[in-house]
Amino acid sequence: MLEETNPEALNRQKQIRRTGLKELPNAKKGEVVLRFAPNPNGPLTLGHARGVTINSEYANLYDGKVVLRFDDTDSKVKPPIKEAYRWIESDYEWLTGKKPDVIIRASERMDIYLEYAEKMLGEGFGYVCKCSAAEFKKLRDNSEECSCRNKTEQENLSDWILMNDGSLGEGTAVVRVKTSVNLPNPALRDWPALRIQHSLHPMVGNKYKVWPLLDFQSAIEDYLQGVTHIIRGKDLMDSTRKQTLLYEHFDWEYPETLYWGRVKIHEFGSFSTSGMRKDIEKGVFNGWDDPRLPTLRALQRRGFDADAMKDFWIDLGLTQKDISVSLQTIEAFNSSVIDERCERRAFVRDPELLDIEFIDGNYLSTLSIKRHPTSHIEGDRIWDLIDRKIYLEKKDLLKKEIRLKDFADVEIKKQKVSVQSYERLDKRAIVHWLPISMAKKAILTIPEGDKIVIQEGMMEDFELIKGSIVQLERVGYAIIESENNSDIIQLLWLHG
RNA sequence: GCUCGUGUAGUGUAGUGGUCCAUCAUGAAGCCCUCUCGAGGCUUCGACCCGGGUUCAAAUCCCGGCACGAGCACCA
Repeated sequence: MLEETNPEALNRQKQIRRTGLKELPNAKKGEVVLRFAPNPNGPLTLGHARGVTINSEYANLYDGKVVLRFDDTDSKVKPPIKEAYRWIESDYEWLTGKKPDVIIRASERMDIYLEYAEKMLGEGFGYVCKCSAAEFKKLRDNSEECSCRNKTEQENLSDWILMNDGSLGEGTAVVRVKTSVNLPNPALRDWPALRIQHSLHPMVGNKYKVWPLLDFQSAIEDYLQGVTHIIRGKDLMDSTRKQTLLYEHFDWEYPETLYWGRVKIHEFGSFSTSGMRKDIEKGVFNGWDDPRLPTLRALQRRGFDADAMKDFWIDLGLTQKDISVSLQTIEAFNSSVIDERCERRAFVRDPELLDIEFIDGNYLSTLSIKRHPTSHIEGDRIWDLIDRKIYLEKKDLLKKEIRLKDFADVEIKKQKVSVQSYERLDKRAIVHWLPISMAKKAILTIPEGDKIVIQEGMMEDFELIKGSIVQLERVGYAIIESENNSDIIQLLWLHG
């Protein structure tokens, strides 16, 4: 049957799994311009990481450019932080491994936006509206025009001057884009483009009295930068529609637009920069790099690898579904990247000191153990056994016969362990341990939700280099935070 | 309420009319290997929101439900 109707269906290839990002619609190699536009009111979070990764990856794929644009046109509700510009640039660079192709700040391009606003008023597709927000909402919800809508260009332009010279106070006037009050979607009806803000801006002070809103500023700037593809959250779908109406007025062509849905990480919930800022100010967290926080700098500090993060976001891809993923998934990506370059070290929590007794009174004075079990890293760790005292984890003492990893089968008797064989003779449990001469006190800090859990123990004192990630055998990965010859080793937990 | 969007295993994701009793990752369970509870290898578990329709054939197209999410700020 099938042979008659559709013969080629019979020898079609099995569909293969697409890897990497989907093709960008209407994209020509070498001509793609993308943008990533954060508000500089804090450093980048895991949520931003998606935008950074997807945009820069598409730029790579199409030999395109990424514009990093600081959307800092609100100094009141989400005031910019002066340092955040720098933070974001460095977070971006950490994650992508390179600088953005273009960096601009909306606040330094204000003259341009105001010029376009004036043009809009002069050409009659915008107007200065003096209704209160509440009044306008009421009119808009009933598809009614407000009386400001039919002012002449001259009247609008003179009101515009009053807005700009500071004669009109905050909240008394707003510039609207004329669309139509009959649009089915109320959000699009004569939407506000610029409003008055007299508050001080951290970068340009009180130079401007009128500031554009996101939809206006972003629309103008995307045009000016020649942005060909906008990739944004789907919560901004109405922005696309508003901006498209503005582009029609200016007779410009709107970029291709793609959307992603909302991402939550089980362990963190959603990412609110302003929320974190408050908590840091209140002292709930110690700073933007507090290991409990989902900021990129906190993740970087803990030892997450930028390439692993990138792999993770590309694997999630670009879908409009709202998703909630587990940190475990990111950790799995991270482990696969870092494992082969992490040396092993012993860390004995809840340590118990015991005497060790060798066979026939003979004893070994040193022991060589691989830095990495599959020799991704050459060389050995040398352990000194001369003192004949070792640390074991209390819970491992419950078993009576265990094997000290990389050393010997032993029997546990009260405060003593005695070697039965250096060869491995049976399948007894293998535990990690530490000779006293190699042990240094260590504190492992584990972020757990909103809390910090501290575990004390004895750490293998062998080439502990600040900033390096080690795998604590039978425990998990951690980063060394203390200086190289500290008396107490500070470890920060990464993951299992 | 209005407007918009999304529904594939526990969690993500591939797949846009046939070879799909549906891909891959992660997860869980188990096994092998390894002197780590790590790495590697293998096995198993587990999904097309529901109901109609179109068609020889539907995860895929159409209609209707339902569920979830977002926008309806002089925030971004």
